[in-house]
Amino acid sequence: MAKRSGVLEFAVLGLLHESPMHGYELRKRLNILLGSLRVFSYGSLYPCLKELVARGWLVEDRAAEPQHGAKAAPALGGSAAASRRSKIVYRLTPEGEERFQQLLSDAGPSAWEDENFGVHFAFFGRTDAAIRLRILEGRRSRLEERLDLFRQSVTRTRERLDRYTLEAQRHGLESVEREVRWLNELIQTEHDQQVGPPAT
Amino acid sequence: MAKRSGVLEFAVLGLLHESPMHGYELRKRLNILLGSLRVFSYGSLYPCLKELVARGWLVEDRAAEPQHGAKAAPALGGSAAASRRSKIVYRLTPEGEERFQQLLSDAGPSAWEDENFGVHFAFFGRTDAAIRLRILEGRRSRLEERLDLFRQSVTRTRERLDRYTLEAQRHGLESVEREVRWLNELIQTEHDQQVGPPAT
DNA sequence: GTTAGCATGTAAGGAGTTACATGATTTT
DNA sequence: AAAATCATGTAACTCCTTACATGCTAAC
Repeated sequence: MAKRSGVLEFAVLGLLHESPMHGYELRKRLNILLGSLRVFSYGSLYPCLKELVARGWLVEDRAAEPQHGAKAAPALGGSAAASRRSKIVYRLTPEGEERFQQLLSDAGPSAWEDENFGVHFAFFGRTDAAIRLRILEGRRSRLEERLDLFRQSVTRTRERLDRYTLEAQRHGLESVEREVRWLNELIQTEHDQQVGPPAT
Repeated sequence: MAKRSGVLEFAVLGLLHESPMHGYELRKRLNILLGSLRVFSYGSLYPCLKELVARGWLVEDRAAEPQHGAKAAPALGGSAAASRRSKIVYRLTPEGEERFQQLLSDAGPSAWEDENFGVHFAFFGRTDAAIRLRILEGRRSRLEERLDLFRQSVTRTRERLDRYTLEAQRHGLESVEREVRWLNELIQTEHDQQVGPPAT
């Protein structure tokens, strides 16, 4: 039964919201979408798909037609080369669509945690502007809290800690600072767009 | 039973290798050591400690003495303020020490995977120079592979992909490139030290 | 005398991975 | 006809989290 909430579910709904797909292809697109943030194996994808079907958010199209002589359209691997064999194509139901919209509109704390921020961001193109802003700002505060904690612990523990531990901390700190600057730029851009993009 | 291998075990052994400690303090030091890479809860720490004891790598010192009027040495929270109450102090056995050395000398692929690299690096101060170099170089190749895959998928999928997906990919790519540069510096430093630190 | 922080634990479960098992189709 | 790659799946297991339960002690 396993809840299967979280990243994988969201990402699957989002990709199928673009267009129906079968599992194998879905996995590849998933790993492009989340670019190295996360790599999912089939062992988690297929059970997840089954459960999303069980919940009524997806339906399976078992295209059982081109089984014997289906060399008709090799179609050079482009975007619409989908009809090759009896594979299971999944697509969103209206309930699935609704669920995806609901996930998109979630601007609660979980949306800016490490595990989830990436997926939410990946679907910002389909996210309401106000929600986008809240998530970006939430993420920024989250990182700033982390910076504070970090600096506290540095001033408290200094002295000991060898070269490498210090180096790791320095690099970690800079990574977080860098992400904060990135978020600042994104937030600025969002504001600029709210005021109005180059009219006239 | 649960194997409890991996990061937590390694980090616990390493910290207790420095000095004996009880669980609560261990967790704090753990979260400083791994600085935001990872936060462990008590729900994983205590069971882990128990299992390390069961394997003979740790022993518990149940200091059952200062129970009633032990206000003797408040000792201003410094490094040696350890004797407050009947808490369980864990320390490494010779077998635990051996196990830690074994983990330190592991320069196999798992040492440079995302999950493990951080801990290995944190203990570089007690790691053999040759091992350090192999791990750093392994990590760098790992990241370079990732960059290649990434660039391939970019040239293959271009066109579609909205602003935000592209932005996420760009930021991700830059993060990885930045880590590669960091590794290059570290590797350079290691080489310089092998040749000989500022003698005279 | 009550909150806040120190300190230790357990049960249930979530979110995945690994390794395995299978078979169709395309490429060489 | 062999090898590669596409495609789908399952069982067992890992490693960790959440929520709960408990009690001590220091500070206000």
